[in-house]
Amino acid sequence: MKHGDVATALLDWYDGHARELPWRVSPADRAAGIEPDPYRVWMSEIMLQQTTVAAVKAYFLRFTTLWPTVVDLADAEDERVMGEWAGLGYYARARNLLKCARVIRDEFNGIFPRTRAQLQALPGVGPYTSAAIASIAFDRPETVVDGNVERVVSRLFRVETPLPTAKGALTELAETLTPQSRPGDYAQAMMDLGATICTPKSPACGTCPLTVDCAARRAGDQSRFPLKTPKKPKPTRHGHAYVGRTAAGEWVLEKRPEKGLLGGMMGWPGTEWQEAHPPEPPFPGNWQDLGEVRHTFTHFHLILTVHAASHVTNPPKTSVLKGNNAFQPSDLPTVMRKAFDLARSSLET
DNA sequence: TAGGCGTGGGG
DNA sequence: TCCCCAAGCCT
Repeated sequence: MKHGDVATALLDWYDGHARELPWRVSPADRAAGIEPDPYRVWMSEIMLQQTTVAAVKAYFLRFTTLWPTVVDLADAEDERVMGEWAGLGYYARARNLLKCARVIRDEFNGIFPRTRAQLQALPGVGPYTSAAIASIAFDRPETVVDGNVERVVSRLFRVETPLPTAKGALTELAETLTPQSRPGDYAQAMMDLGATICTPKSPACGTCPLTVDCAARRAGDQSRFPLKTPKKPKPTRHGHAYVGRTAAGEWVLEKRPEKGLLGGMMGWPGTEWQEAHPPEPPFPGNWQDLGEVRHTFTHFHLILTVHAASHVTNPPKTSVLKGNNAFQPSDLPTVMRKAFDLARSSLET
């Protein structure tokens, strides 16, 4: 295989098939000299970590409208940003987003650094994201390796080693393909190819610009790749949540600890999520058992029994009481919003 | 280094 | 219904 031909074929394909995305400068615009805004590239890459394009679009537009520059974001209040992130998942990303914005403001004069090493030193920016920003925003010849690239390269070279062991080898193979010309467009082309043609199941090899280069396609077993080591089964945990209001109509919430699951987000008081489930209400009230909510996290299934009370007394001092005006269900992580949705009919006035 | 860390959509 | 997974990072 002539590696230079792969990059050329992929870039030619990208010029005619690039997806239009809110954070993207099209290949035509880039050829005309328009450069991407590093802030928007960074924002999109953080949001896209382990998250689908469809889910990210609305959040990206909302964030960049509310905070058009990195300094605007750095000046925002933590709770406001966490509330806007609610529903997108992986909340450590939002905490690191704010940390990073403040580093850029305070240590870099509001200007994103351009080298991969400097970028990777920023909070929430790892090997993939640093390469993505360096290549896409600054057109530096860095090699991005995400799930798409792993799949494309493992098929091109028919790599028999399973992931995650194969990560290093796949990275080296990917580096041999990265061109010196148009590396930013090339990185985005690889990910578009993986997202639209070289998909996990039934890839569209008939319309792929790299078919003649693809070893797996030649062998006819492209759907076997990438190989993956089997995953461990997810345990099921149980818990109880208590959606209560005071006589004055205030919702009794709590702010979760900064670290760990749903860190820094608002939620309902309740038990630990474990095997044991002795349902002792955290404070007095006319509690009613409303049934179950089911939710699956990355590493466990949760069955949450939801209780509601319209008149609670003596909520703990650590509670956060919010009147109807201040309480926004959209600020809650999804599992907490599910509990609210189950309780709302019996609690709204 | 392997496990923790969300969510919603598709097959 | 269930499993897979989607532009990973941190510890």
